Amino acid sequence: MQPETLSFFDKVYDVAKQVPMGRVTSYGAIAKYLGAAKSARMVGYAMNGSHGKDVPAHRVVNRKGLLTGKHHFEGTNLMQQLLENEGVEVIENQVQNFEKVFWDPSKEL
DNA sequence: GTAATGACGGCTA
DNA sequence: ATAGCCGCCATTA
Repeated sequence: MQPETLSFFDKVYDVAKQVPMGRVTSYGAIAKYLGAAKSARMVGYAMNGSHGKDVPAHRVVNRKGLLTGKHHFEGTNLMQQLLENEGVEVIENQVQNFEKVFWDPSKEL
């Protein structure tokens, strides 16, 4: 795996790692922070490579606060389990108080 | 080399 | 306000 895309991926990982516990961010927020607001897909794709890294992908959800990527985790409710473990209330793959736990890198960072 | 997909988001009808 | 379509960048088939 050559670090060709590491530039883009690295940024995603960097932001994802900086996400505080009990907070969640959206792909679009990270993408926008990276300067690729229209490339939110890449952010999610980058998370694919985050598997096995120190990147809390479970803290990254879509703009609706829905755990769209929970299907990519090991278990069925592992992502939800992790979020609840951090204090994030999640019901039916839906983050409750999403705007409260929402962490915007462009503002907070 | 071309086509389709993907952990999304924004725009248009 | 709601629904549907298109676009982005990279990877894979």
